[in-house]
Amino acid sequence: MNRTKINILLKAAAPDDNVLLKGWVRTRRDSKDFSFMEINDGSCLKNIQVIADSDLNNYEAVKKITTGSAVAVTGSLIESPGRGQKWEIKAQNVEIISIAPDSYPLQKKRHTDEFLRTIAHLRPRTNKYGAGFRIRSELSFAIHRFFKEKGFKYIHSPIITGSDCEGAGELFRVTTFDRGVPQSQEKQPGYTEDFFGAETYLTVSGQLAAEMFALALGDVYTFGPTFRAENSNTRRHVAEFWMVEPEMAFCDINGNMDLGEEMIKYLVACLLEECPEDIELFARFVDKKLMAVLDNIVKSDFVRIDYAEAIDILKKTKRKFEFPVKFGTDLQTEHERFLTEHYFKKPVIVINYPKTIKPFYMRLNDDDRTVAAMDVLVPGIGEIIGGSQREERFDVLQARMQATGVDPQNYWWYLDSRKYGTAPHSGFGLGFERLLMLVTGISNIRDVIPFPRTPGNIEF
RNA sequence: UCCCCAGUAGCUCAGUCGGCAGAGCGAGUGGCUGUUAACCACUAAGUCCGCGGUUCGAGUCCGUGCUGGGGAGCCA
Repeated sequence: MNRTKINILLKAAAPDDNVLLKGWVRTRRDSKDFSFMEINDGSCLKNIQVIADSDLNNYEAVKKITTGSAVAVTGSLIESPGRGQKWEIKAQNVEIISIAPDSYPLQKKRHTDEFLRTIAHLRPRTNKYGAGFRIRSELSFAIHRFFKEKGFKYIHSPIITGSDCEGAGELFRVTTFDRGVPQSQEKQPGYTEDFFGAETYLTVSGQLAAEMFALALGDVYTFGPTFRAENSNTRRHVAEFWMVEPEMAFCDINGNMDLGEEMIKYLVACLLEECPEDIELFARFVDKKLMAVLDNIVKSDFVRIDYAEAIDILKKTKRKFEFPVKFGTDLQTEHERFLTEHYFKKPVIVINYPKTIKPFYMRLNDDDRTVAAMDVLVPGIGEIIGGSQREERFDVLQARMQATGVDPQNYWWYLDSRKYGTAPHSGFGLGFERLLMLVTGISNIRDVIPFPRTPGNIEF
């Protein structure tokens, strides 16, 4: 007999006198002539209650089953006479697969996130983290579904790279040398003797690769791991995270904003539809305002304003900011959050930033002082999407590279795309973990990634 | 990297003015019970984060290091 997963059992329409379930014991309570066991197999948030009668031939062993133990139960799915659940299992046989010793760290009570981080290998067995990682899985598939429905092609951009892409953040070096790159007498790095014969890093973005493929396949996206060696220590940063990066040919900044807004709404609506129980756990125990936030995202139109307008709003408000507001400086976290959380109280897309604070590949506007950049800001998180229309004009791009200290020779292949059949195109990057934080209300990014990598932390 | 806060039983925490190390939960044992993070009783469980200092005496005060959290910067 094949095992039936608990999410299927709990959705049963009728009793079934012959089922097999396998899972882990969340709690066990003894009664006079039988024992109650709550079993969870990870297929859904809910446990199923098993009644183990004292006439089971191994009842003495069953009474020693502990929290965390693995069991296989054959029996009947019957309507529960007790309150609190519709269905339960009357066991005919309880096979004890393994007993968890009393050192099992997960107790039948709430633990702090900080403690659970120290047992990251066990935390998916808790309700909250199980729900979080089921949502992570659903959200991944929803992203692929969204792009597939819109006719995008999925591109696997390289993880090992020879270019530092947009010069975003510190890079992790990749080498086969035992102790890093050897230095010769003249202090010249010996990269030529290394595996690739050149300096090599872990990627910080798949954007440049995606651009090349957008100019061939039309609409494409990447969805994969990226790496930053920044010594960032905040609840919003990790060294290894996943990014979604769509790139569209023949698309300007407006089409880019449309896609970003449509995508976020689609993904939130999907989760509300497909993971209502898991989302509800977060709405009840993690963030009381979660449902209102998600509802707001799905129903309201995102505000679209110019960077210059944003600066005006920030200057006019009575609110005091730690950092001064003036045209030409980037918006600080406090500014972004003021705009989206207090002023507009919904997602905001800010466009047309000064060129001086944005990278070379963003398209120069006609005013010659701003670029067609866009940031999507959401309540609670701040910036969740950063993107732009790309500079498709060869001469302008080359000039912008030189102006920002990027050597065009290192990007000859990127410039080639502007030489041969160049066309307007746009794209953006969305931090997958930040999106997860938004939809779950989880406030620390380390809690939405299975084994988070942060400075000084690589235990698991 | 900078600023602020914290570190006491397996977990969550209290510990007053510097004077015998505590509670709840969890665990173990026993009892009771169609129970719902059950309930009742008993038992075990401590490098008070490390190092140094002040003091007759330090969980408590001082210095320093480490770890964790929050905020900032960098960014997604």
